[in-house]
Amino acid sequence: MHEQETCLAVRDVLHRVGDKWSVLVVSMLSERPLRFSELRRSIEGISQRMLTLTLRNLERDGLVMRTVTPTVPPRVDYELTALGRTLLDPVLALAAWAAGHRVEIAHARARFDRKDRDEQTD
Amino acid sequence: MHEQETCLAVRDVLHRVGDKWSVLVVSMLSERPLRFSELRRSIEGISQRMLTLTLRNLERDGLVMRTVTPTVPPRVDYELTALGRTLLDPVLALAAWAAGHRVEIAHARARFDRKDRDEQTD
DNA sequence: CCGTATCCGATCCGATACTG
DNA sequence: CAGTATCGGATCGGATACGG
Repeated sequence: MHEQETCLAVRDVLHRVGDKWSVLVVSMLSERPLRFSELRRSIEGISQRMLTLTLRNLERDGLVMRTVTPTVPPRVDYELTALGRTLLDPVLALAAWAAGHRVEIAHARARFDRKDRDEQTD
Repeated sequence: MHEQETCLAVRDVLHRVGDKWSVLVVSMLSERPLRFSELRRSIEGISQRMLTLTLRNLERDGLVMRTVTPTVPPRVDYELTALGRTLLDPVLALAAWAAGHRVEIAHARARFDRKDRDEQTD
């Protein structure tokens, strides 16, 4: 597991998964293909720029397929590839872990920050 | 799954998991508790600063426990908490996915970049 | 409708130097 | 040995404006 090449590949994927919007986009596309504007509307707070960049990166990694219909106005659909769908399982497992432990984590943070402040006031 | 609070908690955890060293540190601690200097030596390329920050964040989230033995020179041990150990399963699943698909991803990237370049040269 | 370009602040992370 | 402080480059991501 800790050989150079594999380790870098793992870090790479974790880094993509850790960025602000990727997982949210993938999870939106997990139900059905969506147009650019549908994604934009369904993801609260994402900017046009970041949606474009996120989709481009996912497409580059082979996780998302982009289909242009050259009508006027243009129409662009995005959907998960087979590879993209295989990512769903492990990512959702991690998301479930996060959801299941968020209260515990919040408490740990509160404890830590409180102790931190108390040590300042010595 | 997409209610505000849960969604932010998930993003938060993914962001931690996506940072450069956290998962590596957790995976090192999964075998046995380690001293600061042991971690430093066993993780190729990490700086003292980043090891400290990474451990501090993991401790704050309740994933790692820090134990100081006030000898001279001081000795500080780190180990996974019960919560930290529960994180291992989903993270290793994701790492396994990354390891298992790294070739496929590399090919997707090569294809994408090639196509990209070709379209520039029109 | 979809995408690109530019600017700009925020954050990440490495290098280095210094303390108990 | 373990940790902190400071600096500077690289990258991230939001706002805005513009183009096909």
